[in-house]
Amino acid sequence: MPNKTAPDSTRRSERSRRAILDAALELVAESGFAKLTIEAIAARAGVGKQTIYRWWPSKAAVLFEACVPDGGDPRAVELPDTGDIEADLKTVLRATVDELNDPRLAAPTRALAAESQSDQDLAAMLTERVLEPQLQAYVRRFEAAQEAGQIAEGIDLRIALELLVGPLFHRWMTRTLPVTHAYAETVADLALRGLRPR
Amino acid sequence: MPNKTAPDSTRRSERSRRAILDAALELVAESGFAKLTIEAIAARAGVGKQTIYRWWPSKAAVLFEACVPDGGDPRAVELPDTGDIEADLKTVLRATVDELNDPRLAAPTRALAAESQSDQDLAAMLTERVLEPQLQAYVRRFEAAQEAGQIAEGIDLRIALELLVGPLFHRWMTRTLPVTHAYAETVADLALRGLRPR
Amino acid sequence: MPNKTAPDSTRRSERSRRAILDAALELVAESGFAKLTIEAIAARAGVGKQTIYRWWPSKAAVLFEACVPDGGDPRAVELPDTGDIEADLKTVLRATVDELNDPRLAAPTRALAAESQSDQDLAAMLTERVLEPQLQAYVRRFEAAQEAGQIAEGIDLRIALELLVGPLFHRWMTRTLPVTHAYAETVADLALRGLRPR
Amino acid sequence: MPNKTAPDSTRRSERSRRAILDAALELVAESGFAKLTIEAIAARAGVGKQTIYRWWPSKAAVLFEACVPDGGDPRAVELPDTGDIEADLKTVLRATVDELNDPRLAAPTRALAAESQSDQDLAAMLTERVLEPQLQAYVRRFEAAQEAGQIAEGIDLRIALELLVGPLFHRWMTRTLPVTHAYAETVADLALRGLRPR
DNA sequence: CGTTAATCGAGACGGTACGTCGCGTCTTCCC
DNA sequence: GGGAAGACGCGACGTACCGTCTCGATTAACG
Repeated sequence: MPNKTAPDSTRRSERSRRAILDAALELVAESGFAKLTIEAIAARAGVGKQTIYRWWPSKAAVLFEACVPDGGDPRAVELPDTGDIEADLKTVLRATVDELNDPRLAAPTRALAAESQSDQDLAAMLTERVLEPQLQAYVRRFEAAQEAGQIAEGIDLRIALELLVGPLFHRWMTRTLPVTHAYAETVADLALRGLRPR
Repeated sequence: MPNKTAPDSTRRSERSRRAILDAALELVAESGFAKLTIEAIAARAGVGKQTIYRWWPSKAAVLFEACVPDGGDPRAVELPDTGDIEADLKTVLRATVDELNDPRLAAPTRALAAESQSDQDLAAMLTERVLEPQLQAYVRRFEAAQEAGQIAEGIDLRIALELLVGPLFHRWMTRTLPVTHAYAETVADLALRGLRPR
Repeated sequence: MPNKTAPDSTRRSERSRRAILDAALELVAESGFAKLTIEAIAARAGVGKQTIYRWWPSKAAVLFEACVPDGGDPRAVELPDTGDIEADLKTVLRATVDELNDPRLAAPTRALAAESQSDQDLAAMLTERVLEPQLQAYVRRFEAAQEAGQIAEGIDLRIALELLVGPLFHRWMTRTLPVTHAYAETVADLALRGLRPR
Repeated sequence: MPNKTAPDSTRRSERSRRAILDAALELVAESGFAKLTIEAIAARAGVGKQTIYRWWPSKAAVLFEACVPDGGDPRAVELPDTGDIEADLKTVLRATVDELNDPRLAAPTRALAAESQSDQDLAAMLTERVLEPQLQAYVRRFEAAQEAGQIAEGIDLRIALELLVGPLFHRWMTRTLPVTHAYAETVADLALRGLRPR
């Protein structure tokens, strides 16, 4: 067992917590994650460094909590279901494209994605709290479509979803070409051609 | 004109260059990119720090050169063409899967991918020297398949390739599930169902 | 008037007071005054930090109280008077030498002496409660000796005492040579040669 | 053997060394040794902290070097010898009194004296480089006086000197009474009464 | 003999300084 | 002029304590 006794979270200062998260978001927006420092966050938040080290293991963890409001039921993530799988997917993908292109979200998200390559704990949190809930929502929507006969029997829906999401992710990460609504729709068309019965 | 006179590369010590690249690879393998430092590279290589700073703009650039042997014609990258697009793609993807799972390659590659999110120059080099040559090879192979009637007319082949490569890349980066030969083949099957005529 | 209402000493916990003083002595013995911290005293004593800050102005004050049991009448300090000033002084000086060499007393005493160079309040307490009562006892004994004709008329007895005590103190502080009984006796002999009539 | 390779003192920056020593003296004069910090010295001197840590083991060592100009032959310290031991001693003691009362010298000297109670290395340097050379000079002067018949045979001159110096030191350290020329002269008179033949 | 207000243990907080690491620049001496 | 070596100014790290500040939970004098 670790000899470092955990701090008492009931006595935690919510005021400081918010100030730290806000400061982190501001500073990332201003100068990027690479130039983000714990000292700067503490200074901007009007907080002692120890208060950050007490509650977060790394600056990435701070940023994560600032971006992902820590909340609620992962089941809450749900895709629309109008009965038309193609229309629903395109709706969702367009929204996703907009988020990927939103400059306020893009910087921290890219930073977290990059950082999670070397930070195991961060990677686990991202997967568990953000990525998987969304991917599971795709799986559930595909299950409904499969029952409705819009997706061929016997297809691994986990892979089906990746056929859709993978290309978007690839373009966004590699920045080879812009991630547009048109691109998302073409991907959806091609993927669904592969997934439909017959 | 820049006030920093460029070093004279004719007098460069090849011996030092190699020692630096080797040291960088060793150190990344031992402790990961996050703990890689210029000072450690210089010490391990038995080289002055200045010799690194003189020839490379960043530690990422050193690692890049160590991984990508600076090689010749990008056209050299070529996919097999047996006439059977499905077989050829599966051959290539299996090889790709093996590379992605090779622990010696994985660490530096992941590091460069992550770093390129914040390092513009590195991103440009990676795209230009590694990524695009490979993607263009896919495009050329798809063009041949399209002419042979194995891919439907009117399909954007750039997107076609991303349908194939994107899912692999997604799994590898997010580490949600293992990247296996079976996975690659299923992806190829589904993607080709979407790309074939009819 | 001060805005800080003085604590009510009638409600003070004697149990905590003792635990703090004991902890301070233990910790000084273990690691020296320089490494002594309020936090460590509180932890060792099983006491809140505030309980220390409430009752003592500094860690030096804690240690002082631990060493000097806050005792009664300063007049209580009295030198022996057998009528033979030389014998009496040597008796006292031998005891003093033993105290100076006692390792349990030496560490805290040296610490307080050192600290009092920069801590005015501590210096005042040490002088008033420890040093002066002892020096006054010497003065009173010398007065008796002077009346008995063992000390020349007209000699400033305050200085006489310093002739005796100063050398001991000098050796002890500077650690140039060991402070022994023999040394004390030689000092007493030489000093008394200077002080006696004729 | 220590694993910390010693820095190469031939490449040391004399400019930085002087700036550090000057800054230390200034800061001690302004706020006292207790408030002196390595960071403040570095900042005032326009120097990196590491440059201080590289060359000195503690802030006390910095101050010591600033006060004791590191120099020359300890034999250089010599007391006057007019043939009259009493006159010579009083001359020297008056000068000593003036130094002890000089506010510029007093602060750092007191600090070093206090610090040497807990810092073994500093204590050794002070003894070896400052204290002993001076005490030895007294011993040599007393030897001459003894040969001249002004000091009784058989007296331990090391103790003789402490009879003189001890009282001054005691008053100065304890601040019980002011250290004046008159005091020094009375001490010299009484001590010499004890030391002279017969 | 119960009330109640101060003290208590505990420890989070905003800070300051610590001593270390690594950066990128610079200087020196060697080949 | 390149290279090995490493001192330098600098900035950030993560830790240790400071002295102050809340929190219940005793606890002891007083009503």
